[in-house]
Amino acid sequence: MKTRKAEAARRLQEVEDRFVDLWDTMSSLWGISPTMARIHGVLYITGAALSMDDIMARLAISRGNVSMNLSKLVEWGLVRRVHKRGDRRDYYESLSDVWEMFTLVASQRKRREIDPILSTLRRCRDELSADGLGDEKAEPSTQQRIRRVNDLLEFLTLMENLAHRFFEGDHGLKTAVGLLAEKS
Amino acid sequence: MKTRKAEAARRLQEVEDRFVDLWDTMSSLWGISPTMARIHGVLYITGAALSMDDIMARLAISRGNVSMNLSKLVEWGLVRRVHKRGDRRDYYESLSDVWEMFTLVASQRKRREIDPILSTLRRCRDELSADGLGDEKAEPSTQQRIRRVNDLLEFLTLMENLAHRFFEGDHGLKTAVGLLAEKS
DNA sequence: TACACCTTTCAGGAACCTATGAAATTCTAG
DNA sequence: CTAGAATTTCATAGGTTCCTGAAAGGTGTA
Repeated sequence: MKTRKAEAARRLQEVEDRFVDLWDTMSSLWGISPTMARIHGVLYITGAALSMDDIMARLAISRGNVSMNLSKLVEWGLVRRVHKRGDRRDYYESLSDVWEMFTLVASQRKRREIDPILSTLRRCRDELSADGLGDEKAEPSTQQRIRRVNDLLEFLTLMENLAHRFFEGDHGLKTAVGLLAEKS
Repeated sequence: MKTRKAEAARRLQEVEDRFVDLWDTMSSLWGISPTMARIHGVLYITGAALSMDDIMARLAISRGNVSMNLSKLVEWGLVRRVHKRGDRRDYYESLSDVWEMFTLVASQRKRREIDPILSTLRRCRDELSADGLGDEKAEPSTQQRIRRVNDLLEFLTLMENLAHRFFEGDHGLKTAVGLLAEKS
């Protein structure tokens, strides 16, 4: 009986390890660092509040590393600090709702990475237009550049609208996307 | 007159430079390397077929670097090799349709990065379920893990359906997304 | 206040990724 | 077939990011 339980635990751990590796793999997709992802992976899959030492042991990484990455995770809002009565250590637990995690990460990346891109792109367009129009009906090559920048802007603006529904419209997206996906 | 033209050209180049930098910035978002993105940026914004030497000069990067990254761009399908009569050099030009570029990159990333993730995730689920059911009605902790893996799978599957409409449904996505965005 | 226990910070080093430039290869014209 | 031009490959250098472990910083208890 004991051996069967031990065996089960071992296999559970194996699956967990694979899951954490998966999280690691996904990290580049989500734009967070691999170790940060691994830590979050452990917290998500176990569904428990773990201490720094738990995580250090589980992933075999240093204290400093865990500390840094945990604080980043808390900053992102993916992980919460929790306390246990009579224990001075901090414990950490992950959000459980996948949609919430997704929108959190995506909206922050949008703000940090996409919004600045859009504004420089708009500046490009404006300067090109100004130059182009000022200069004897614009050289054909300038016209072409203006067209290309506009195409790109049009595309990104569309994407932005879509993103807006995702991140701002309190889960209106969830249904919208669900409908869209099911209709196929 | 000459100076005005020269002045205009200078300014055009400035805007182009900013555009190329922008492409560079976006590269992490699209999952391609920065230099690859810069090269593609030049090709896209100029809209012309350029030789390797043109690109080397424009971006001040080495021949080998240009060669490697151009061949990757051709592999991705973002850039086409073209020939000019009476010129032994190869010339390269970018796709012009933003949607086409987007779907090209996205569908390839999906195939390379997301599909493998989905299949390992499914393996995780199956193994967890097998273990969980085998073991006297499953420990609560195992049940929780199964639930979490399933939540994630559900989410990703939804996303996959959505992606399917994007990449396989010959531009059906374009209208779908357009509608979705405008409706807001 | 001093101690014990955690957590955070940070300099140094390891690992990883990318660019260079010269050598090797391929290609074309004569 | 050869010469010369164009391209590709690849070992090495250079740069960047990431991790570690030790020291410093907080916080609650005696």
